[in-house]
Amino acid sequence: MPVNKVAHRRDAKIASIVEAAWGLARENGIQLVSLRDLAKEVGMQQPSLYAYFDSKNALYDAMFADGNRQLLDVLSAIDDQADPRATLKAYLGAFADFATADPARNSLLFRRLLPGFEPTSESYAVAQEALGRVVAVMNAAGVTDPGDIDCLVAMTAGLIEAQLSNEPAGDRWLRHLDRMTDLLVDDATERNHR
Amino acid sequence: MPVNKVAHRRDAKIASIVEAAWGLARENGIQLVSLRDLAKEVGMQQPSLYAYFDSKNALYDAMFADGNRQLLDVLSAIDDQADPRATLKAYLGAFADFATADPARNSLLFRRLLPGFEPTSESYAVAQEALGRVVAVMNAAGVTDPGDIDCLVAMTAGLIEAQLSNEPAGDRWLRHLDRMTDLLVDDATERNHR
DNA sequence: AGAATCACCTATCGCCGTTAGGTTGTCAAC
DNA sequence: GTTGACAACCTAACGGCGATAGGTGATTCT
Repeated sequence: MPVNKVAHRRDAKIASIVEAAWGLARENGIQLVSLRDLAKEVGMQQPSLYAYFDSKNALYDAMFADGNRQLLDVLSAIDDQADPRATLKAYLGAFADFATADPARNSLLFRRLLPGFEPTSESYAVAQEALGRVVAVMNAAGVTDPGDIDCLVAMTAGLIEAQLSNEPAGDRWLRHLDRMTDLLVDDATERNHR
Repeated sequence: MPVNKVAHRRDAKIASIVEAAWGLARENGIQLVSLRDLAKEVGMQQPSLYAYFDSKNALYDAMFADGNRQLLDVLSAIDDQADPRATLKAYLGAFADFATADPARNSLLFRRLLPGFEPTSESYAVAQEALGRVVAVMNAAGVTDPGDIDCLVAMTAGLIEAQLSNEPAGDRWLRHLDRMTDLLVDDATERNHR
């Protein structure tokens, strides 16, 4: 039980750095977090960060995994309803609300980052697990075609951006997403009945 | 008529620099164009570029205006058809094809650029004019709500990304855009008949 | 012919991510 | 209780970036 004490302290430090990075990203946008600013925020010199992250991309990767883990928690808290269609809408709504909470989170989740950012396989797995939940619910509702899935995801992204920019069109967007969901689910249902 | 000769040469130079910048962007992505590389491409030292552009953002601005001007040409070449709905679809398809032609063009048109890029009012006006054409066609088809317009634009963006990443889902996307267009036009028609 | 200005140049700045290499404090092993 | 390993920092510096300062010949205008 007394797991390595040193390693535990290190993990806590890493977590606090990632949290600080999220704080800066929330204020300045994900792309504008400089390692020197981040170091100042956590009270160390900038090169010292390299004791915890091999590169700036590795830091982004940690943020990416962290954000997706939070998303996963949110999705896990949703109770599946009897109607798969209603469940799907609940998932998409929760996803949108999560990403709307701050623009940095949105751009990170959608990997609108510095050029060249590629998640490591571990953090990618977390993202895949989160996305997988949504896809599973889509599948349950009968939506299986990759193009259909992409479409719903992209429309959710559109909804998020509308909400983020406080457009009055936000409500309208929600309705469009709703209708597209119905359209695809109906399509699938019809296809299966034949 | 003999417009200033010096000014003309200067404009030609600016145009050639913008063209070279597009070339590099096409190869490396819009964000990875460094002024030093660009200068090498056009055969001068990097600071010399500042004789033509006040900043890197000003260069992006010129590219932005240039791209939108080309888009405008493409849109202008479309013959309006009798059915406003068909015309709208032709416009959206042409828009998608234009942006699909290269990723740099896509990210520039949608302003997925370096943080802080804001078009000047002049280049913004060009963009507005291009977008205005599309909006006008939408309006002619009865689609007037900003949320509806955003939705169609965003779905077109989704189609473009699917096409750019060569997803097999591209065809499916086209169909979704088609159906959403029908949905919105039908809605509008119905609304107007009441 | 002389003045203005254009079209470049070199040198340098400050910021960025990154690397090298040193110093101090903690902590387990003998 | 000393010793040695290693964690957790530090300072100094590198190369590349966008941007600025200031200079120099060639071209153009008067």
